[in-house]
Amino acid sequence: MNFKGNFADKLRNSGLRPTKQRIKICEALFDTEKTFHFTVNDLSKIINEKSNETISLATIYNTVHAFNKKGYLKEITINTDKSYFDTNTSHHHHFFDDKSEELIDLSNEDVEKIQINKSLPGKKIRSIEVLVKVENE
Amino acid sequence: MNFKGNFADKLRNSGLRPTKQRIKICEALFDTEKTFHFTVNDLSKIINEKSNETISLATIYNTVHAFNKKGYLKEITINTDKSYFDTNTSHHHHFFDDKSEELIDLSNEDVEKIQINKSLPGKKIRSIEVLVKVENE
DNA sequence: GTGTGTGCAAAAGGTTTGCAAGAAA
DNA sequence: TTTCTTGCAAACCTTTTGCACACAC
Repeated sequence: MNFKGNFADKLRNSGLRPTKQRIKICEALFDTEKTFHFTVNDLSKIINEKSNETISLATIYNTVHAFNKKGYLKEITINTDKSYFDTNTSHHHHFFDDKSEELIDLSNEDVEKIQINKSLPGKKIRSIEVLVKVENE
Repeated sequence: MNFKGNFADKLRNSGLRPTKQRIKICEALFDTEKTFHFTVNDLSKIINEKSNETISLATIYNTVHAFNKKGYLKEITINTDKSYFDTNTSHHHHFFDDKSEELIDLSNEDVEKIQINKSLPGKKIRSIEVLVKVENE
């Protein structure tokens, strides 16, 4: 899903009403060249610091979850105290530095094909996620 | 580190005073054939439900963190609302079913060697963790 | 005795919820 | 006018903290 351009239509087509708040959140998330990682709190700051029409935290949570469910955002699998989301929804992996909480993309092409030689009866694989933990040399 | 047997000595040798509470926690964690996954809250229930000498949550948190730091436990990398620990500290991976919150071991041998064709300047790799997300067929 | 460890209650931090008011369809 | 969305405050849950008391050495 290319999210640039007419956010109102895109939202409507996804079954989400294009409210002022949602469009503003879309702009913050998708109106940029680069993809990025964020927490809900980060996003709230980005949006509310440079505006006097603030959006409540609850609404940002709502919207981020809605976008995540629709696949416009992806939650990143790391165990920190908060949830990180990624505007890059393509299949890729991450480097993570615990200490600095730095999170860096690792493209799928930079990881040699992963072969899992075990299967679970009655279950199928939905995704394989690699987290490369790094530290300063 | 083989943790079975004389917990008091093992603790002392690690620089941890062998208190009644810590020994009890050791028994709950390491006095079993199988390794297992747990949250601090799980562990608290396991220990306190079948005993009238309960151990406070704070102490369990303390001890689990101490054991984790010493390498007797390993924290599992998944993004849920709580932290999961593993009494299996060998290098291995996991299957995870979001829906049921089931967490199943995936031995290192069952994953073909992972090759990362990218490096970060000034950083070195500490570990590579694979999480295979599964769902019902 | 000294230095650690424990336990309680309170606090913190992220996230969710209930509900009344508001906006989109 | 019906349904969805917002925003606030309160609630929730996991985790951390401060501090007095207790225990290991």
